[in-house]
Amino acid sequence: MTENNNLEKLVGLSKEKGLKLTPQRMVIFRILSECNQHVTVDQVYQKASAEYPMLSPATVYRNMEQMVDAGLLTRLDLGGSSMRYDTNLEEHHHFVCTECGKVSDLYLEDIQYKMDANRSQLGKAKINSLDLHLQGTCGECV
Amino acid sequence: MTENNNLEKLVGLSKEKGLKLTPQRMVIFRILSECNQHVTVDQVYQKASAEYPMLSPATVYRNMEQMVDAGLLTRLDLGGSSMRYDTNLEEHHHFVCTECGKVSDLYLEDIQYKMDANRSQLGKAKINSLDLHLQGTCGECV
DNA sequence: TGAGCAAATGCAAATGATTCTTATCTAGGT
DNA sequence: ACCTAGATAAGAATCATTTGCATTTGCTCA
Ligand SMILES: [Mn+2]
Ligand SMILES: [Mn+2]
Ligand SMILES: [Zn+2]
Ligand SMILES: [Zn+2]
Repeated sequence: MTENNNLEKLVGLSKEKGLKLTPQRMVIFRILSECNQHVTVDQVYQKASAEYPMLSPATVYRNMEQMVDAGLLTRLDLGGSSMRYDTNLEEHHHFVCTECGKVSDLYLEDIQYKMDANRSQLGKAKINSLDLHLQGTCGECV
Repeated sequence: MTENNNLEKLVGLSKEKGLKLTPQRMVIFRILSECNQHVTVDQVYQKASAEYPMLSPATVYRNMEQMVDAGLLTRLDLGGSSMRYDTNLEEHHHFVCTECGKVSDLYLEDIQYKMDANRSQLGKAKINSLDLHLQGTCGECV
């Protein structure tokens, strides 16, 4: 299944990056490959510590950051109180439901182009990242 | 001048909203009408406490939030460590320079329209706020 | 004008996410 | 089996923001 592939991919990539395969890292990897995308550190920590009680939150924080550095995850600032991490590495944007908190992916191919048209306002500034914060009520919460 | 107009407007509106004209509130109003937009609470607190030394940070936090509730300010989450507050109430977006931290306003009239075209992905979800998060290097930092 | 009351304030302690410190441990190579 | 760089647990530290509470103060109305 997809989960196993994801897990194997994570293990493989982490080996490449020189990350040691510690049991706590394995638990985190597995949780990530089973979880939905857009998790918070705390969500991962809760699940992981259930099966590995002596796990420290700092370890999860550290591991998630390392994975971002290694390119296995993307860090998302969706405006909430805590950061989220995305296993979907494709270029995309997000919609956050203010009722239930659900995060939906959005693929907006022409936003970049649209921006270019308005770039004049920025003079010689160079845009490095463009990301859209959409909030509202999702289909189930309407 | 513009500053005085802004100050008068703030005083007038706050009266309408039933906010008492305390000296600390007056200082905060004046600072806001003189400062550039996109200030942090701390920036306001620094300036304000210079002329009103017994001022408490909590008071500034509370006042800024009240002004947001009263529609005199907009709260901006620009991704930095602290919130920013905008005295510009027009619909607009922001570009943040990652070098110097400068925040520039951007007016993108057709983003909304462009979004509508892509709304299909969201099903019956209702978008309440759309805001664009742009980062890069500003004209002076290139 | 002044009493009364809700609103506002200052202070300090609480919060919550994240990071840092430090002593201890261990995975993986030799 | 042994060594060592890297990893961990535990908890202290940080930092922005919020909150509880005792006290003060604008403002309204008699
Ligand atoms: Mn995503
Ligand atoms: Mn602005
Ligand atoms: Zn929802
Ligand atoms: Zn700059």
